[in-house]
Amino acid sequence: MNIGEASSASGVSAKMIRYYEQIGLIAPKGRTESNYRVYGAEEVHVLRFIKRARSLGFSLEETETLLKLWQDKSRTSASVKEVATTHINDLERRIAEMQGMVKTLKHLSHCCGGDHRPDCPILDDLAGESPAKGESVA
Amino acid sequence: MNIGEASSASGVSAKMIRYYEQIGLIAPKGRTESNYRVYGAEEVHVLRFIKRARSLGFSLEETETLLKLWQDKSRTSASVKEVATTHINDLERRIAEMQGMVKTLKHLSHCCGGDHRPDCPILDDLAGESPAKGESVA
DNA sequence: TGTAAGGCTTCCCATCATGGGAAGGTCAAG
DNA sequence: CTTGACCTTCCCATGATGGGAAGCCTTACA
Repeated sequence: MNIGEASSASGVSAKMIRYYEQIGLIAPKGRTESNYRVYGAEEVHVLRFIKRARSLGFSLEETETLLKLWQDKSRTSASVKEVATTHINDLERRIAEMQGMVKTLKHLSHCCGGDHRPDCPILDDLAGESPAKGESVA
Repeated sequence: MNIGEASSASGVSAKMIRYYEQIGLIAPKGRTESNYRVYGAEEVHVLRFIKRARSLGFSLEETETLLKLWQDKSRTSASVKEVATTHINDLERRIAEMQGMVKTLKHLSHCCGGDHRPDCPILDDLAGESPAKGESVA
């Protein structure tokens, strides 16, 4: 299987497959005489694993950890769960951060006429004037 | 005021102040004979504006737009509100995306023993096996 | 069998916002 | 006058991805 076929089979772009190889995540089974990368079902499975992990927001570093755990038959499920839990906490922290921004922005937007006049509480807040009555969350 | 003082006064690092200058966001009032950047209260105000906009999640490009609107006394509040609304929608989309990840991850974590055994629904999901009973959101 | 299209290779560059650090000039205090 | 703290510019790194060029290879078709 060429890199193009491995790409369609896994949903990972050829560009990314080469990059993952470069950072040591996944190597092709070998090369043809003409230096083409060759992949098998095994490699495609790994690529799908990576893709799924990425879609759940894991970084490539975390994905590498998970990949190693997956391939280590003597892992403990506790070690996997720990990676997941840390990631969940990270996501929740970032969600809370963004929700704070949304809350502030919605308040400011609500207070903004949104008409032809120049007066704008949003700009006033950014400029540090009339600090939106304690609604400045972020 | 030197860049260091402008930095403490605004909360923006000297490194970033120089970068903002490079991309055309904010220029120093001038330079001393020895080529040091010189800032005044006006510039610090702009830096604070930028910092506040960044803390609300606006990109530097959006921040530039807001900055121009702020300085344009003939702007309409509608134009400002539009920038804010677009950003709110963007934030909410990203929040929803991450919440989907969290939902899936929590389900998988809940199903994972987290003990000394190797069996792990989290890895199974990533590997594409036992697709977590329709909980695969992301 | 020749050729054209398309796939593969490597290499470099860009993104976005930020920080690190080196090499060298400047200023202020002791 | 020296020392330390500041400033200058320049280059590099991050994380994950895409774009594109130059050149080789393969396949399909005439």
